[in-house]
Amino acid sequence: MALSRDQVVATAVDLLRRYGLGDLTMRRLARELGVAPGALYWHVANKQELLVHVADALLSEIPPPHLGQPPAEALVGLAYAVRPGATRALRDLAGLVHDVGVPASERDEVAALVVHQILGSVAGQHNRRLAALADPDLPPPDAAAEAKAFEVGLAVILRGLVR
Amino acid sequence: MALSRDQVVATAVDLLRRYGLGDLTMRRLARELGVAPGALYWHVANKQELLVHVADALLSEIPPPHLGQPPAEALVGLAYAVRPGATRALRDLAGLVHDVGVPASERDEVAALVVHQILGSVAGQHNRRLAALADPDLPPPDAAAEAKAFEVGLAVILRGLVR
DNA sequence: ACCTGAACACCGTTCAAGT
DNA sequence: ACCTGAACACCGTTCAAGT
Repeated sequence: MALSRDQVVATAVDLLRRYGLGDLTMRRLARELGVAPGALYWHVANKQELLVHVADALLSEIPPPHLGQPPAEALVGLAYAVRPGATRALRDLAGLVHDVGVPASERDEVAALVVHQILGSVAGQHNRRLAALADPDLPPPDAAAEAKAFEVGLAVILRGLVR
Repeated sequence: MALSRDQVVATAVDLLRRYGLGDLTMRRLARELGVAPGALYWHVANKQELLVHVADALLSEIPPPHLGQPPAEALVGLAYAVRPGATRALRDLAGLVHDVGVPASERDEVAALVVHQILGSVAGQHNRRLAALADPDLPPPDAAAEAKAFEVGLAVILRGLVR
């Protein structure tokens, strides 16, 4: 039966989780799917687009933050969902904002801004959920900066997976 | 005359600045130096070590923070030194900590911790200057996490240079 | 001590041709 | 519509052999 893009992306996520970013290559992915490398390019324009879909898939696994949940905790949830144990840095950062004694009226905003600044441009227009965590009144980052930041932001999210 | 490691690193920095991270390959670097690719491996163990030295070179260009300079401003200096105009995200982050109304007694600590969290593991044991910006009482990140974080941290610093 | 030449085992991407 | 086979232009790294 024919391959689907969802299948390609799911296998990519699996490869990423099992062997790390260094083994997430188009050729390795094709091998894993029992298909020629060129076949992938029917379902996905290029590797960069594949990574966008991988990031999207990772984000979609995160339960939506329930009402009133502080962004700092939502961040921890996000990081934890990617891989347990890979989240020390992110948790420390969120905890830091939470614990330092920022007035309650500003704490969520600070956390949201920090999260937004670090992760906000991840996955470009696909990160609706993350965007919702951050301040909705923030001016959206311009498209060029967003594109450039994608690889970096993704790397931050996936840092625990990098071998 | 014989190549030196300093020469290799300097050319790598130049390549990085002119064409971005994507063009900083061992082969391209060798070509730029008029030398065979294998020659580089006399001066540097592998590409990862080269990147450590590149990061070190970038950090060494930054003037040491003068006494009493808030870490947030030191961060801006760091980011700006890498490349003017590539620093919006970092500057926003620093400014955020600075402006949000964190009590003066805690502001520097917050900024230092944020900086430390994001950049603190860059360049491993080479980042003495950066480490000095962060809280000296912080437990040093373990070596494995540090190694894993290097690539990511470097990418954050160099985000403006990535094509 | 320092470098070349040549190889090894990979990459991402394209594209005619097949079904 | 979907995929193969084969190619193109690259990678990082190693290592005998040269000087």
